[in-house]
Amino acid sequence: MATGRTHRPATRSRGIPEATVARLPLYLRALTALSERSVPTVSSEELAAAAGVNSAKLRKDFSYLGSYGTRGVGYDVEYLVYQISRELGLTQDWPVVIVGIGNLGAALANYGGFASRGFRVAALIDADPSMAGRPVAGIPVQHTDDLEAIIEENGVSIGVIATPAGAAQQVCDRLVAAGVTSILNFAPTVLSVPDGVDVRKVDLSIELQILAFHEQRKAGEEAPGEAGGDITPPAAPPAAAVRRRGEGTEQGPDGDMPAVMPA
Amino acid sequence: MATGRTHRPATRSRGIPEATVARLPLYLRALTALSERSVPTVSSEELAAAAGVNSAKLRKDFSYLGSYGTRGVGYDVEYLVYQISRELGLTQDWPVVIVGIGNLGAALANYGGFASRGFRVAALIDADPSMAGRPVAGIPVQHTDDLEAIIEENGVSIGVIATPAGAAQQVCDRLVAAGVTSILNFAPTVLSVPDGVDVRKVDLSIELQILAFHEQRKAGEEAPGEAGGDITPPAAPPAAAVRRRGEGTEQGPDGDMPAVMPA
DNA sequence: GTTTGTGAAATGATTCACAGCG
DNA sequence: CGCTGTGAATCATTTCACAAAC
Repeated sequence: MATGRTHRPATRSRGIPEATVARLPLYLRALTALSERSVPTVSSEELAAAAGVNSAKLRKDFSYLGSYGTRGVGYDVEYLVYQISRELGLTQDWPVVIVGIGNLGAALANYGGFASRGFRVAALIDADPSMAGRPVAGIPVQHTDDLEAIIEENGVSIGVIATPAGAAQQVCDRLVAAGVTSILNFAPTVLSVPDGVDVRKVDLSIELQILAFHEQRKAGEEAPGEAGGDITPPAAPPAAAVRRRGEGTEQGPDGDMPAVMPA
Repeated sequence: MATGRTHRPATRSRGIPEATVARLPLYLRALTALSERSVPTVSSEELAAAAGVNSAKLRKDFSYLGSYGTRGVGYDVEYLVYQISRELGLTQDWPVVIVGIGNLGAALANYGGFASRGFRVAALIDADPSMAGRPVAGIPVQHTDDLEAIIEENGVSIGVIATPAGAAQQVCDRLVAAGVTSILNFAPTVLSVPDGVDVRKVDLSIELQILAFHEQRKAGEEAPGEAGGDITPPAAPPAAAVRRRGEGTEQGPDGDMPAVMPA
């Protein structure tokens, strides 16, 4: 998932699969809810349902962490909350900075889900001098000029980039130079970072595009909600003819694909 | 990635792998940038670099769409933009509604990346009556009471949920009942939906947690930035002893894991 | 010569199914 | 009994490496 470099099996790694790591927060959320309702134990079946996965996967995931369940009974909720939190590093306090306090940055600053896990918004940073000092979510915005000092003073190793795309790489470079080694990128750009720095990206429009793909499939080939497509004009094909894979055998049912674009 | 149900190979499917679909928007973004700079062709190598993947993967991905390149030359940028857009369904106009106009909802409404692809924010909906009529991103907010009518009038099939967690399932149910078949969920809850409805989720705190996991690994076992962990008290272990997988052979270097929790 | 397109191999993730433990 | 933990089987994805096309 890291954007730029190779990314060894999992940063040195004792070997928890990435796919499992990505689900641990899900389990943790479900467990926290159970914990609040004072439920003492859960079966893999129940917990899996609450987390939206199937129970075999959940059990296999937990097996990478160790044997924390009791056969015939299930898992001790409190204990598992602790184990997963520890595995994810949430028993520590992680100061984060958010750079770019526009709509999205402000939303992030206000987002309750951070504080409730081990994250603390240590600073908000924006390039606009007129924002400096203005409080957002109770935290005064600071100017980009002080970025390096802020990182250092607060011992920040995780940075969130919520700037426009154009500024993202530059901000990223400064964060990295100042010592940040994990970046959550909301700007729609590919960031390049040196080895050892992790980048995860959240791209709102990408998620919608994936939905649109599936939506289109569902709809067969009818118009979705509004006027049919006249958006991009077909564009000239290259010299070569356009083929399709899979000769005569086993082809999809719907006869879409107009074979060759009209020049 | 859909949250609730089984999800056949890929909704009826002519067979583009999910992993490939998830990368198409990335390629599209890179191609759009090239197009704006009037670059006529790209090699798989160049495009892969711009999209942050490796070239073998990119070529394999494109091979699922058809043969759109020219050997010895590369890909025609405009043509490929069109083909990918079409494959993703972006040559159509997709009206979307955003429900929950808090900080995040407002950020989404203002997000430029939607309109530039085939998405159009058809309506903003919020449960707070005092927001009704107030324009956000130039679009007047409407009240939840009218949700069904709005969906129907606009032929909306994609909904974005940006409400608090507690309201999400209820909003989801109403969206689905009104005809929405794709949902992008920003609320930190597992939504359950009937078969045939796709859900994708974006959870800001989950991404941070995954970063924290890797960050912890990098740091060895030193304190990260601030005070060390005294957050969750260890919690009682269940009856059983705690094992670890992998007997004597091949074990990770760092001797963490205090074997058994102090009761 | 260059660069695509793709079988085949390698790796990774999920699911099955059941032995073993409480 | 019920439920976990996990090898083995299956399925998906990535990578390799090279023949075919320009």
